[in-house]
Amino acid sequence: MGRAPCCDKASVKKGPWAAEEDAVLRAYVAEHGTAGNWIALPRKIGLNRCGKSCRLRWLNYLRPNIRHGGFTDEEDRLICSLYASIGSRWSTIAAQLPGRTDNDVKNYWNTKLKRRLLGGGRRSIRYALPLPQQPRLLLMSPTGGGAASTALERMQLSVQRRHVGIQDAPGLPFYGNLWPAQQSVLSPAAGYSGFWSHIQTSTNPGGTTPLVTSPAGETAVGVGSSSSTPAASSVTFDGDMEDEIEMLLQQIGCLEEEDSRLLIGGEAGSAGSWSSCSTPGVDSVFQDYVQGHGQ
DNA sequence: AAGGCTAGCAACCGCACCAGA
DNA sequence: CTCTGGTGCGGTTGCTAGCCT
Repeated sequence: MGRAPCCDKASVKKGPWAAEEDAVLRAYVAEHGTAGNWIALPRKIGLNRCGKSCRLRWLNYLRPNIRHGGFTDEEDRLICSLYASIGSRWSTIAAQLPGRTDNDVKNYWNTKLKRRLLGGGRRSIRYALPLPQQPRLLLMSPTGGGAASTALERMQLSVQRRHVGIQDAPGLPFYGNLWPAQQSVLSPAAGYSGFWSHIQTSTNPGGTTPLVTSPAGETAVGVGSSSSTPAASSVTFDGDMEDEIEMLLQQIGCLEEEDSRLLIGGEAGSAGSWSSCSTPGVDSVFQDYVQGHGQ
């Protein structure tokens, strides 16, 4: 037995908001604030809308100081760095970009940045970044995307960024966050207790603020509790990232050679057993992502 | 000019978290 | 401790304008 829906979906209006609806909602929030009950709000103000829809409309469009479009290079870099470091935590990423909403950042990533950096798009079968003189990584997905590709996208992004020499945001080395063994703060001998716990303990111990900027302008990422935050596991990590990635892909039988391109086969979500990997840290990170996003 | 395709954006859906009863 | 309802979040889909053939 599932939980009751938040509203009568059959009777509430869906689709684009009319200017009058915006005006009603804006006026109410201006007078009473947003601290109330979103579910009950539409009834109170006579809007035939779902409360969640009202909340979304307010947060994404009616809220003061919202900016749309026109992302700057600096914002591009920050989004890339943060995505590479923490993945698709759009609300966390958006929180570091004043005036931007998670929806905006998510759309911007999916429609512009991902395509620009990794190639492909939501309706593409193959993602390819034209990188002359470099081996090209292509992600093949029968669905043109999908949650299971997220980890691969981030690996791909990491390789791309190294090949093309993209600078990370100050104090935000991508590898240091994704592959802890390459960060001096944590030696292999010290053990690796999972990607997420690593980020938290090495950059923001005990804190809940997702991202902290030091007086020197350095930025560190921390990750608070989240529905998709995987549980930490006690393993050690001691290996070279790209070797491990290649080995993993070969093990799951999805790495092929084609015209000097590396192909990553389509069924990432059903990729075989990660446990056969010799480097537990890599295994753990892969598994974390697949489990965390493969639903 | 018309039809198909693609990109971009707005909005919805469903799940998980969390606080209060 | 358990249940319930509100909220937050990420993934996905629908719509539309512009481009291409």
